[in-house]
Amino acid sequence: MSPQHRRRRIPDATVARLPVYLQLLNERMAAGVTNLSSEDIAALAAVNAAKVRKDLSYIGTYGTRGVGYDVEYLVYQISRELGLDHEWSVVIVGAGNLGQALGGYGGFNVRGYPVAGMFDIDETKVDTVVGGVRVKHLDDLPKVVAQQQVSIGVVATPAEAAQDAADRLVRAGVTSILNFASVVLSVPLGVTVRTVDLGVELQILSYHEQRRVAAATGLRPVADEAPSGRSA
Amino acid sequence: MSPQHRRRRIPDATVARLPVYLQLLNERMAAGVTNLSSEDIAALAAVNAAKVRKDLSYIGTYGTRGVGYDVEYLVYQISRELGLDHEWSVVIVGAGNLGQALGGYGGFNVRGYPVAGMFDIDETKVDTVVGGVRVKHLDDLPKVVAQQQVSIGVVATPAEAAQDAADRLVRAGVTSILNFASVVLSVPLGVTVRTVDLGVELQILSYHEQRRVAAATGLRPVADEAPSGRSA
DNA sequence: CGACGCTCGTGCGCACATTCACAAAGTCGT
DNA sequence: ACGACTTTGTGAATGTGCGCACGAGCGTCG
Ligand SMILES: NC(=O)c1ccc[n+]([C@@H]2O[C@H](COP(=O)([O-])OP(=O)(O)OC[C@H]3O[C@@H](n4cnc5c(N)ncnc54)[C@H](O)[C@@H]3O)[C@@H](O)[C@H]2O)c1
Ligand SMILES: NC(=O)c1ccc[n+]([C@@H]2O[C@H](COP(=O)([O-])OP(=O)(O)OC[C@H]3O[C@@H](n4cnc5c(N)ncnc54)[C@H](O)[C@@H]3O)[C@@H](O)[C@H]2O)c1
Repeated sequence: MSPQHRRRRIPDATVARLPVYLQLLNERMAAGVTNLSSEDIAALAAVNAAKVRKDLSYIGTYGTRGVGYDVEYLVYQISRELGLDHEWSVVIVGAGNLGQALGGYGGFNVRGYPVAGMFDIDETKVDTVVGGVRVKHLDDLPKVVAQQQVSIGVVATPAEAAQDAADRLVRAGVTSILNFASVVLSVPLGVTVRTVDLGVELQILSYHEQRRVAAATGLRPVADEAPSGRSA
Repeated sequence: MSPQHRRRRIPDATVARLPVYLQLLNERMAAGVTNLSSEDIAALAAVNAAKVRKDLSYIGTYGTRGVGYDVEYLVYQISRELGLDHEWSVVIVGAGNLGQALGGYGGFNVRGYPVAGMFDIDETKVDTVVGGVRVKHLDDLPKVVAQQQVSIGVVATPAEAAQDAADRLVRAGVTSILNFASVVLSVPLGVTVRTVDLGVELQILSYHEQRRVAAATGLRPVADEAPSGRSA
């Protein structure tokens, strides 16, 4: 493909860690810390220091040898790289149990993802107010997405309705979807989907629990550790 | 019980996909399907067919050449491998916005993770009933964990309290933690932590959105697609 | 009952990710 | 101004995961 000036592509694994660094840098900054070494950051993020340096090197060389990284500047650079220099409006589809928790969750606004609208098909849910946002009928989705320039949609419907919800979001113009339903969504190329499935998470945990039990039962001298989540 | 089957270590990437296969196999089984090829499963899971076969090969050779996989048998085998042949009680720490949504969520019981207790420090939350479970004071955590053989804990407290909650869970004997707070938890070796951070997910999405915008602006000849979540 | 077609299981090479290890580049004290 | 010390940035080594491609086995049909 295009050889040279192709914008340094940041590896997926790194993209997934940058928000974690950002979070903890913000936290330290709030605590008055102005400088941190890769070693410090690594300790806080429970990862290898070399990994931290390599990750940060993808977005530029903002460290100072012998000193470390200026926290404020680094926060700025990571934020910019993640596209946090402006707000991204989101819409939430499904105003049930989870949808209401999400709508009432302050974190969206704080982090720069204002909730532009919540949608449901259940008439009893429509026009209720959740977290200061009035629930609208799903049919109003296209209008809101267009008017408010929404590019991120959250799917919080039952699994059976999730694909329909995703289809509507895509049709309305949304190009990123955060899906909480236990289904694999099918979307056209060019649309990014991330699924957060509680059941999957629990099953991954119970897999490890099960191994642990098997090991303890003395069947095998298993000794490995630190799987997918973080340990320390 | 555990078969004499020499238990190889299953790659993390595979462990993370098995629950997805399981979910969709259950769904197809409910629809009356008795047999599926790796190609079929791959289409449903939006992954490569060879990957499906390799994943399944880690848990045994349960397919039939020329035919495919018997859905029911495969469901049984995956379930066994994930430790779903018995129930895993969970406790939820933090009965706020999210904790209540989780407590009221039927999915826990359905999937074999009965909620053995919900805990909070806020006296106004204690003794309220969420999803049929009475919220108890955090001080009662050790007793419940011990009595009900709980090995999985869910952290749904504010970020500031999450480390404390994790410490208490670990001290009580919990060895797997599902963390919803935006912090990197520090736990002793031998304890598995998985963090689900809404902010991280949104930031990963906005990173991709941002690239997309940059690409559209014609500044860079970016052409790649299908990042970390699933597309199709 | 043998040939054929289908699909599994897996060896192999490639790409991506992680970690090590060290020169380069800075700071700090004298 | 210089040497001792610290910490970055990155090549190279190692580890992990992915997907092609193909042999092996099973079922079917003539
Ligand atoms: N509640 C939780 O704590 C929790 C946790 C993890 C995952 N989830 C998942 O999140 C999803 C929602 O869970 P919930 O507990 O909020 O369920 P819920 O039944 O309480 O809410 C679902 C809402 O979606 C609405 N809905 C149904 N079909 C729709 C459609 N086609 N378009 C728009 N809205 C529609 C319903 O009217 C309802 O208000 C489920 O897939 C569930 O598995 C929930
Ligand atoms: N609400 C959401 O939709 C949502 C979504 C994603 C992530 N989260 C995260 O989940 C966590 C909880 O969010 P929330 O909206 O439920 O907050 P919340 O404030 O509604 O609830 C927090 C609860 O934790 C309790 N608590 C505080 N300190 C505690 C302690 N030391 N031990 C036990 N309980 C304690 C509080 O009394 C309160 O009931 C936060 O970290 C948040 O970032 C929430």
